[in-house]
Amino acid sequence: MDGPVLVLAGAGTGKTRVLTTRLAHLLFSGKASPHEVLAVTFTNKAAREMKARVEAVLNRPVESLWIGTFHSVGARILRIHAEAVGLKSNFTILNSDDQVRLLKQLLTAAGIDEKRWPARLAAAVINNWKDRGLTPDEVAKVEKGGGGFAGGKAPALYKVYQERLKTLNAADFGDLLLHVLTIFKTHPEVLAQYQHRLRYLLVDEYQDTNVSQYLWLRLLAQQHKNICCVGDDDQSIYSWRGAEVGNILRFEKDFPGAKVVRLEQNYRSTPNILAAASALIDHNTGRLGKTLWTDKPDAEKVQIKGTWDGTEEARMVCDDIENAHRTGHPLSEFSILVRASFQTREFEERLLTLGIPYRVIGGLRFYEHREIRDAIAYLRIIAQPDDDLAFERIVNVPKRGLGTATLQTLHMAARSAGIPLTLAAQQLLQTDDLRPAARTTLGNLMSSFDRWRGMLDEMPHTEVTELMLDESGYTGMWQADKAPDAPGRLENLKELITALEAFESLGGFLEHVSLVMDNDAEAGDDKVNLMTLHGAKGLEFDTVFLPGWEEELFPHPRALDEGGAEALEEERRLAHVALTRARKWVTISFASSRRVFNQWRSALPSRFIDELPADTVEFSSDQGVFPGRGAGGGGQPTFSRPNGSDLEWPDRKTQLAEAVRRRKGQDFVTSGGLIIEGKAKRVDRDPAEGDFAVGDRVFHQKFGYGLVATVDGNRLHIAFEKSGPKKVIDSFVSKAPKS
DNA sequence: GCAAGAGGCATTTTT
DNA sequence: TGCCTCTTGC
Repeated sequence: MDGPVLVLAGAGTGKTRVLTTRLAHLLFSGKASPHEVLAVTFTNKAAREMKARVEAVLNRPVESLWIGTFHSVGARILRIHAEAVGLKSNFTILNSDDQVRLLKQLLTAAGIDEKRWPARLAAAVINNWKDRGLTPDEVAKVEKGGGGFAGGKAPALYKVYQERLKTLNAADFGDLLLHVLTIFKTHPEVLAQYQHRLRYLLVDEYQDTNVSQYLWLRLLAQQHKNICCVGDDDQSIYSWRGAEVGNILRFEKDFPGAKVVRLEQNYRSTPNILAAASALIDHNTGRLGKTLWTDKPDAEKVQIKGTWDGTEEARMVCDDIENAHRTGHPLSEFSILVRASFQTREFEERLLTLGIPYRVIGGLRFYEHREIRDAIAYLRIIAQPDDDLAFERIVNVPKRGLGTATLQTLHMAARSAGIPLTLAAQQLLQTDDLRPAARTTLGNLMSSFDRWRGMLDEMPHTEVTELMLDESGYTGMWQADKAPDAPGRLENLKELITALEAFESLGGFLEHVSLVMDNDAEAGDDKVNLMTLHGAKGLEFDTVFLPGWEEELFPHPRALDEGGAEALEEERRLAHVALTRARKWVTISFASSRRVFNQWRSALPSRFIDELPADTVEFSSDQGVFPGRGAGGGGQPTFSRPNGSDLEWPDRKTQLAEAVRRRKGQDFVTSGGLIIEGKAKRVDRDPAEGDFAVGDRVFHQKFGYGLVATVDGNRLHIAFEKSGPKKVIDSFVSKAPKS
């Protein structure tokens, strides 16, 4: 059990079991007591599960055991030593939304054009530095060009941002790690204390740790060197968030004498699924290399289905689910995994129509509803008066006449004195800089805050919350609202109170809200699971549907633009993760045209489909999807491959080449006009729109406005006003008003 | 100060 | 399509 260990565990090889068993054994054998062990996981859910499993094995609760995400553990340590980095221990944890809003203010203050350099991007740049463990000072040393943001202003912005966070007594996600790292570096005695205490470290999903997490672990493990990391380089899918596969690759170097264990027997999937997944990932270079095997009996092949469009695809998937459900398969054993979250919509619509219950994991989360965030802002204010972002959010919600003018005065006062808004408000109230009406209202609000804050000592926090929401007029605001969703919001507020009950203190609750964003309250219900591929990590289902395997969607063009060949490999790992989620059945699908932003665009099957071995898959497709040469619907589906030969739809190579060319031309959004030649099907335009006639004025997403010159079936000759005459398939234009 | 309407814009993945 | 921001008119 002692010494550094790296467990390379392929998908479905039972890596969680390894960790829990090891953990349980450590405790059971008495090698370590619960508080001497730290187990870090990637998600809160994984942490909860691991804890539950350990408790089940030991048959007793283990309260003092440290299991959590890097962020929650970081938060815990940081609360204890907050002063060391200039924070108070009740600091607020900002979510990415708060972060962006704050940066927006700073950008405006710095005179940086927010249109050109969006706050979102600034946040990404800063987060990236934090992921790499770089403080503002270190960034100044490392980044000569300043990261290219706003002509090199990013490092300065980063510095200002950090100072601002300090004033606000707040920390963002990155800080939870970075600050702790700083404390470890600057306060050796603190580090020593943790090094000494934590005799065993266990790390899950090691392939997804970023530099700052890595540095963290390395520091903590120095004393006892009992670190056990479990990971799979083939499942590294978070490089965009700063994860470094390199961490796993250099483990042996960092921890001399490390034992490396490979787990290669897969207990989850059927041989076909496994073979498909393995062949796919084999296209990647620079792997540590594992050969997954299974002794499960052979079963059905991986289904690959082509459909005409996204709607059809959703129908196919959901109908399949409905049928299988009728034959006794529980809904919770189905999952639909998509590349990007917006893709869930079509499936949701279809499932709603069929009346099949579903849940979107990682979708719109409870704590992201407006009314919940408002309510939480109130709570944040009374928990931590310096929280300007919370203050701004609700200072005029419900409307109480404190508009932009008042707020501006407040801001100026706060900024010139370098103090939080609430403090500035107190001071302003002593002057007559504010209009009398505003002054009274603001004064009332401020004393209300004080009053509610005082109540926290006298009554349960749930009651304070209820009282506060009533007295502030917040509940009343929604009661008076006649919008159809208002009752639902009131319901949510009630649910919030219920959620609060589970916590001892307001502070504990707020911590939970900021760190535990997942909602699996209803995880037990029998529902179809809908989520992104990233969200599916660590999960498994009997049946997995993988829609949208198309070029321009998966692999995702954005990823390729940013990361090139490496990103393609990461996309491929994502595909590998996707396939290996399934125990028994996988259906991959693609649509030949898809509506994106209300605009039709045709698509090609993903290159990843090409990479699946022919003998592990089975094709079928709608009539006319990828027909033979030429438009007009003449060909027959070449997509079914009766004898399992290699894929050979006509011009596949040219089509792919074309797709690549288009991408290089930075042209992909308006791909419409270019590759429609091979496409026969008319996309369903609004039937009421009718057919086009000569002389109609039409609009094309790429070519602009034009007049129809001739009509030949679905092919139109159009004289475009800007782009000249062109031949276009009618589905790519819409009728436009006469000029 | 506020509400409604118009216009512009974007959409990868998340602790 | 739907969200967010800006403008306009009261």
